[in-house]
Amino acid sequence: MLAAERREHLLGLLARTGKIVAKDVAADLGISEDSVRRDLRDLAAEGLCQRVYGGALPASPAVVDYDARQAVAPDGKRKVASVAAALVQPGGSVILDGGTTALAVARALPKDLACTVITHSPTIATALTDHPLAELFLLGGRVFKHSAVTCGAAAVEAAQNISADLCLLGVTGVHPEAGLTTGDAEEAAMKRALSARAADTYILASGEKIGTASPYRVLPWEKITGLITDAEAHDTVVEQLKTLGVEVLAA
Amino acid sequence: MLAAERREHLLGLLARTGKIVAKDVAADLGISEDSVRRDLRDLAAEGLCQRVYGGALPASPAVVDYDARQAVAPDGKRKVASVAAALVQPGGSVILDGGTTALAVARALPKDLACTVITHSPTIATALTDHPLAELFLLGGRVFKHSAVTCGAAAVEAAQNISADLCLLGVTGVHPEAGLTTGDAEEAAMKRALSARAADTYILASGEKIGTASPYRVLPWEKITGLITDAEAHDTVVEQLKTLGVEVLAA
DNA sequence: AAGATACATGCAGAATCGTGCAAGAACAGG
DNA sequence: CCTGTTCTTGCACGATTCTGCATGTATCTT
Repeated sequence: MLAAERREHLLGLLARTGKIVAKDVAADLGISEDSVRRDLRDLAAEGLCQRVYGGALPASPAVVDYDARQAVAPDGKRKVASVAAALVQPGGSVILDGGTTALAVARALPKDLACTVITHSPTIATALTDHPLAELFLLGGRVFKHSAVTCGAAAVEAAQNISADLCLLGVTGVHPEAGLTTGDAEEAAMKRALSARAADTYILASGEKIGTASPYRVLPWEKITGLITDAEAHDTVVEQLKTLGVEVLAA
Repeated sequence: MLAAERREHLLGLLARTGKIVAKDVAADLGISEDSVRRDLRDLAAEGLCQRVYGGALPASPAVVDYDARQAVAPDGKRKVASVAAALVQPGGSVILDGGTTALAVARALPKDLACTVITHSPTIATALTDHPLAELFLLGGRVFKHSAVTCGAAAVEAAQNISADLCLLGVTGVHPEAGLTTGDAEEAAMKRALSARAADTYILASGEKIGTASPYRVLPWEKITGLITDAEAHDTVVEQLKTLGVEVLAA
């Protein structure tokens, strides 16, 4: 029994039965109560459940399965996503790029936040379908399968007809000299088109992207408003970026 | 044991059992744990699984069980879908509507069929992302959440720029007098726009839709090429439709 | 108030991880 | 056919993480 698996099990149990009794679970799974308690403590710290004497209860009946899904994103991406989601103002509009980090942002949007989300990713559109308040606009075009977003002339043209307060872009490389880069020329062009339609552009860059570069440049540093990353604030690359005048939001 | 083969094995195991324990796999395959760990690290970097202490879990449990649920599409829908998928010619183009039956069609498209699929459903676009040969075009617009498709002026306009050999439409009601109907006016308009862009239009109608009607009319009988259904060939309603000149393909 | 139960914390042993390294296989070029 | 290069694989080692137990404390029950 993997530790992570155990946590999933606990969340599942919580969602299904609405409560967890530490003693019973320990007996069922054949592990010590200490482990169960430790897990519950961790989950409670992440806001995924409410710790009570003897076990745990759902954090808030409505948000459990939403948060449970969010728990599947790697920690770094989740942190970045949660900071990014906080940039979206009530009633505001956001252009959301494709990719796993952007998907995490979509999932991190509070259920009580009324906003407009514009995206070229069918995956993100699907994920936001069950958001109660978000207005959704999908940019059509030819679907690039390897990244599951629409690109190309039609998509860029579609982007010309919209505008937004904020644009959240994913990239595959963040490098002081190379700038913001990605692995496909079409995608890079699409990202530029999206960025151009928003007042502010922030880059979503989980730690592993920092200091790396890919073949195609998306944007130079001057064109973006800031960078959201979970990399150490004193990482050498991050320091370099700051001296370039890039606003770095730590996740 | 080839490296690629090993990776396949890991993914298969993950899909079947829902988890991977590095130690066990290493023992089973007679290779070092290091190799397994390396593979898992790579797979995780590609987003194909989630690395956890001791092994790995599916990338997104939520997606997995979503797919599992979809896989168990009711028998009727699957039959209808398979007949519909057979109408798509190699090298041809098809406009695919949204809805669960259309999704089943997408899944039923042979992996070795090269064709162009045009859709206004992000769900279907996502489902076809892993189809090796299908060219995919997504019609953008405002996303109607309750049915997860794009509708409205922008979507209709986007539809004007495409055309196809075949259009496969889902509806909620198939009635001899009321015609083909659905529950939303915007959706009905969108379906009309799609149908107008294809040489032939077939209706996907699993048995339970036959003989029922919804508020908004999509198309009159004259405008469609045929109806695909799993209802009994001698069903009274089906007989009536035939006398109206509707071509009925039995699934 | 007293006993029982659950809890947090510290600790030690065990399991797992990442990294560097070297041996071997696969491969390209001469 | 030989040689240098690259890639893969398994091993060693230090670092990290996990787990169960012991201990003292907090909370519940009667």
